[in-house]
Amino acid sequence: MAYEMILTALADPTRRAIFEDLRGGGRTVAALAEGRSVSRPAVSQHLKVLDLAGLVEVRQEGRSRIYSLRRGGLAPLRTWIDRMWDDALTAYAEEVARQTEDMANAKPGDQVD
Amino acid sequence: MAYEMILTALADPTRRAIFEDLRGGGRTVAALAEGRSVSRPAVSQHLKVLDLAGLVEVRQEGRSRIYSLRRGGLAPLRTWIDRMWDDALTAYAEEVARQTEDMANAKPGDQVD
DNA sequence: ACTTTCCGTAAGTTGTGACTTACGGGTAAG
DNA sequence: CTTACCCGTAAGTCACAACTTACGGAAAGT
Repeated sequence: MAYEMILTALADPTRRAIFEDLRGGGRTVAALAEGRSVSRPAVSQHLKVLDLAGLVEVRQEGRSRIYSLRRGGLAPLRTWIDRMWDDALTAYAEEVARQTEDMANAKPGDQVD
Repeated sequence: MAYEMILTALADPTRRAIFEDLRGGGRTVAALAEGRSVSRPAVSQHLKVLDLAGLVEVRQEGRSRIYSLRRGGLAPLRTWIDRMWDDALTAYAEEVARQTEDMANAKPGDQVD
């Protein structure tokens, strides 16, 4: 239920750039918007999506809100990838098994490449 | 250059469902389309995107094309996640260091929570 | 040769989401 | 209290991508 939102959130280039900018540490919305080609409200909307996906967290500090990476935010995505990886290996092994089985059932002397 | 395409490819629910279906082993386009709520050409277009992202591979077999998961296709995404993970830890450690430094510079007896 | 099957692509439609500007609510400063 | 700053949200615009149907090519069957 969570990795879908993460994938959707990280698919957009602007949003991904914002996310990657936060590697440098917590930043304000204005700081994230400056130097970028989009308006500040756009950045605010992107941050909302990243927040709902559990990728960032907010900390109020005076009149400015500091956004920073949320620890373990990418964990659900990583788990999904690992499971896909394992299943892919299993599927591949089964396919090999099927092929060798076919070869065993084949009459000796049949053409093989 | 590669993980961006992977994220874009996996963001779409239909395309992700097709990708996950391939965990069971190689399938034809018609087999992937049946039971789904989209037409066969739509599935074909999705498979093209997945192919460009390096996530699947095709094997011609008679008049049907068998699509299957490409081994290591998710590797670039996993690498990117790991790097983000490490950078997040570094950023967090630096932030903690900054805070403890501030506390050391503060006058003894200052309010702390 | 004709038909059927399996598929990719072209062309056109439509919903969605990434933007914009406008506005209003808080908080610090004067 | 007024001003200035930082920010979220509402409303509206617009491009794009996810679909559809229609078509054509390529391989196998009759």
